[in-house]
Amino acid sequence: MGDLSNQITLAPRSIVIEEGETAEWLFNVTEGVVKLYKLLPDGRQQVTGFLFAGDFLGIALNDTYAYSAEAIGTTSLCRFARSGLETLLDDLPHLEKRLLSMASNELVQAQDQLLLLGRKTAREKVLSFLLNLSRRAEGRGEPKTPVHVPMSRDAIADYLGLTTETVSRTLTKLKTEGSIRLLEGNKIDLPDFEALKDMAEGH
Amino acid sequence: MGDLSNQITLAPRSIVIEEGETAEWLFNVTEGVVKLYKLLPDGRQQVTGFLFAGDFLGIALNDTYAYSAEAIGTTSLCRFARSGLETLLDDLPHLEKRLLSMASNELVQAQDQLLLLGRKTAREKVLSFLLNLSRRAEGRGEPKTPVHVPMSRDAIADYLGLTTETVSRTLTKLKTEGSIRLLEGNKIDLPDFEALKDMAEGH
DNA sequence: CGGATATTTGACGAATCTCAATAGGCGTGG
DNA sequence: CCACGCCTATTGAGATTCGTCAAATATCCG
Repeated sequence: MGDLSNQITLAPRSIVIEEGETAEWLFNVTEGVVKLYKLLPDGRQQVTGFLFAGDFLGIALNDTYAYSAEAIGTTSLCRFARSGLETLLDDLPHLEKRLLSMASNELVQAQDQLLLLGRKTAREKVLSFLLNLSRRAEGRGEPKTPVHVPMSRDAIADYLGLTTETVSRTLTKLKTEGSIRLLEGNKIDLPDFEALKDMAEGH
Repeated sequence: MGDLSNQITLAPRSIVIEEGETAEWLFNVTEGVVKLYKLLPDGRQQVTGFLFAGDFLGIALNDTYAYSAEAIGTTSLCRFARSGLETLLDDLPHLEKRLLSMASNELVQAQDQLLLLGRKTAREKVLSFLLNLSRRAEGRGEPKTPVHVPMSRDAIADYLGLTTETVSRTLTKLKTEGSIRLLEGNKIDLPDFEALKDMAEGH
C-alpha cells in the first residue's frame, strides 16, 4: 500500500466527498455501496449513480468534484492522493488509456440514464433500474437474480427522477402482476429477464 | 490535411452516425449544428446533446457509437479515421490527456443534464437550456445575448424531456413575464442573466 | 418491547401530455 | 411581387401520469 494509498472505513450516511470541493482524492470502493448525487439549492436531489465494490470515484480530471458522495451502508474505500496520480500518469502512459476507457464507459451509462430520465415512464424506469442492478451484479460474479437492492426507496426515487411513493407503488404493481417478486433481505427476483427487458424499453 | 482527415458537408437532416454502428470515424464540427440522440423502439427520442463549431463527435473509446447524430442545418465536418487515431495516440501520449480531459468535461455536462431531467420543472429546464446555449456561445467568442437558437422546438423538447407544446408554452410565459424576449431569426434576448440563473435553479 | 425510521397505501391535486385547431414563416412559382 | 402550400410554432381544452399530503403498516435496533 505504501504512502500512495490507504484504506478507510465509513459509517452509514458518511459523506465521502462534496460537490465543488477541490478534488484531492481518488477512491476505489472496497466494500459497500456509495450514492453519488447533486443538489439544487432548495434541496431537490438527483442521484447520478451508485458505486459498488470495485468501482472508482473521482477519476474525472477536473479540479473540483462534480457531485457529492455518501456511503449507504458501512463502506470501505481505498483512497489515493490525486497529486500522486498525476505523476503516476506521466510514468505509465498506458494507464491513461485505462482511465479514458473508464470515462468512456461512464459516458455511455450517463447517456442511457438521460434517455431513462427524459423519456421513460415510471414503470420503465423501475424495470430498467432493476435490470441494471442485475447486470452489474453479474459483472461482479454474483447471480443475475435475485438482485440485491441495498439502497432506500428514497435513493432509488432520486435516481429515477420519481418520488418514493411512486417507486413503491410501481414495485407493488409489478409484484401484483407477477413480473417481479419482492423477497426478504432487500432482494428482488426477476423471473423472466427477456420479458422485463422488453417492458423496460416500452415494448 | 493529408489522408488522415477530410472535410465533408452535409445537407440539413443528414444522418452523420447511427447508434450501434461500428465507430470508424471521429468528427470535428466545422460549421453548423449537430443533434445527438438516442431512440426507444417505439420512437420516443432523447436528445443527449448539441454540437457546435469546434465540438468533437465520437471521442469515446468505444467500438460502437452510443448515440445517433443528425445535422440540423447545413453542416460541415472534418472526419478522421479512428484507426489512424489509435496509432496517433501511441505516438503522442499527451494527446490522450487531452481526450481524457474532454471526456471528463462531457461527463460533468451529462451530470448537470441528469439533474435537469430528473428534478427540474419545465420552466427551470427551459431557462437552464437558454443559459447553457448562451454560455457556449460566449465560449465561441459570440455575445452572451441575444442567444441564437438554431434547433426546432421539437429538438429542444426531446433534449429537455418535454413536449413541443410545453416548450412553446413555457417560452411564451417567460416572454409574457418579461424574463426573455423572442426576437426574429431564432434569437432570444436574456435581459437579466443573474435573475435567470437563479430561476433556473429554483430560487 | 418500544421508539424511530422506512415503506406502503389512500385520496386528491397539479404539472405536463395528448389531441386538435389556429396562426405564423418561408420558399416556390406564377 | 404576391399567392399558395407546406412546415413549424402557438394556443386551447381535456386527459393522465405522477406528485403531494396524510395515515397506516412494516422493519430495524437498541
